[in-house]
Amino acid sequence: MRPESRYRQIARILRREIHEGILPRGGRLPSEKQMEERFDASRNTIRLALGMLRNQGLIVSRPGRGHFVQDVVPDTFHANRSGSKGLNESGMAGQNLEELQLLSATPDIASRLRVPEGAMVVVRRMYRFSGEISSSVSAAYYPMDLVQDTPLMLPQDVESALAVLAEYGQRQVGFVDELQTRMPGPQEADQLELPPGVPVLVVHRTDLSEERPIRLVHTVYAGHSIRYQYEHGDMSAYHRD
Amino acid sequence: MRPESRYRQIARILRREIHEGILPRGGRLPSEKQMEERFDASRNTIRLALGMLRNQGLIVSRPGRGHFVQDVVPDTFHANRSGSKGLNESGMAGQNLEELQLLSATPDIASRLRVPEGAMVVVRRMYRFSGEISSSVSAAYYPMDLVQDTPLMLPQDVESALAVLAEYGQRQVGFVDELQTRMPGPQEADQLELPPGVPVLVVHRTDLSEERPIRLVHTVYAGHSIRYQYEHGDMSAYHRD
DNA sequence: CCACCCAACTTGTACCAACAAGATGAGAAG
DNA sequence: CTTCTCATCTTGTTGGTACAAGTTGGGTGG
Repeated sequence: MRPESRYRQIARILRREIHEGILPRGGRLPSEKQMEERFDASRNTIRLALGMLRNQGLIVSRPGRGHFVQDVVPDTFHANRSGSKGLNESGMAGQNLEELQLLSATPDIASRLRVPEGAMVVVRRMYRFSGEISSSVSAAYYPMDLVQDTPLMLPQDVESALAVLAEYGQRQVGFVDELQTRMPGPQEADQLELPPGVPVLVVHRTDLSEERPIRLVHTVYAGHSIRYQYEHGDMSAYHRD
Repeated sequence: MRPESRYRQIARILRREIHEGILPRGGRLPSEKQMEERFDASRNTIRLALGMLRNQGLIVSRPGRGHFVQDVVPDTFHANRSGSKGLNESGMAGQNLEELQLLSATPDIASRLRVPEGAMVVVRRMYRFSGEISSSVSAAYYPMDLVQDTPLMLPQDVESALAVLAEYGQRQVGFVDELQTRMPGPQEADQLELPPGVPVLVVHRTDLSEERPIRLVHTVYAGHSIRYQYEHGDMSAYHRD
């Protein structure tokens, strides 16, 4: 049995102090130099410990300022209330169309939309924000033949894309969600302004009419600011107070 | 505009080689000494780059062996097929009862089960594995008054807990799932044998009868080995081939 | 032929030094 | 009083060294 390494000990101690509230959320940790003395370890070792906590999403580090206890409370996303909207609370929420694009379906997109590989699809990229921070980026893929001659071909926001599709004869009657989690790539970390140690929640939603898939939405959420909620069956006992 | 730091450059180069398949999945990276020469950087800098990739879940490191490209393909969990089972494929899957315990409800558990804070609840902890690796750990919480005098009070596996509850008058008619992602704590990383850089998917499922919540299941999945799938509404267009 | 040991490789931990760069507040200058 | 500068504190980056510990394969000795 080998002893726990020094930096892991230090990380464990700090982790405990965070969980117990000795170091309050949003509060600043002692500087690295102060910790050198407190733990009688070199700065490198201290930084190894802090790096662990950072990669566990417990602290964020700001150059020149210090290390701070992470302090983000997640919003709840209600997956099966009202097809398009969802984020609640926290004023200043909204979403914007970022870009409209045409491309030919990759194997993954094609299989989900049930169109031939290489078929043309319309992509509408958007980002959603709540308050200051953007909380998700998403892309919606439509089979070209469905959206031809609809407002969805125009580079402007639409009230409800599903309502538009319904007007043109394809009403959404169900969906399949596929959820996955992983660490963000550098590009995603940048877009979502994610500090190290925060994973992303990836959601693939396939919207369906009675006949066929009509839309694929690929959304990447910042993991520390989202709770995804699903309801199934008879919920009366839950919402009763 | 400040230049990209050396170790980030190196990480970016290696990341690209991994994504392009130049470094195949499961394959071994050059040793740190070799990379020192290739990138003309100190071992410290190389290790910073490798640490980044490790914390992004792209590589795993084995002392004495080397650094390897991560190679795990996720299973799909079908959330609303058959109440209890779910994991498919990959032979040797199963689950075992780990521990049975009585405790008084914490505020969080109490509010989800709609019981008074401090009320007694029965906890059944279990782990699920597929093949060699354990893929999730979970704990099911039952209000004490529901499971008294049922097999769920006994420390042995039961075929279907929901079937037992139905026998005793509380049939499940719906559920609420709440999904969340975060980095694992050290204890979770240990139980699930998670390498650094792999987040967990946390699912709180509240099962409901027509009258009240009858069970709360808290499950922690290894993020790199799980896809959570959810279906809603009319799915015929999706399963039609 | 087999078992053991050890040299040589690997990554992990820990230390030191130095400089860069972001942030802040005190104090000088207007 | 207001504004600017700068000393000083902070974290970030990069270099170095040394030793510990896990792994492997070859060679030695039985």
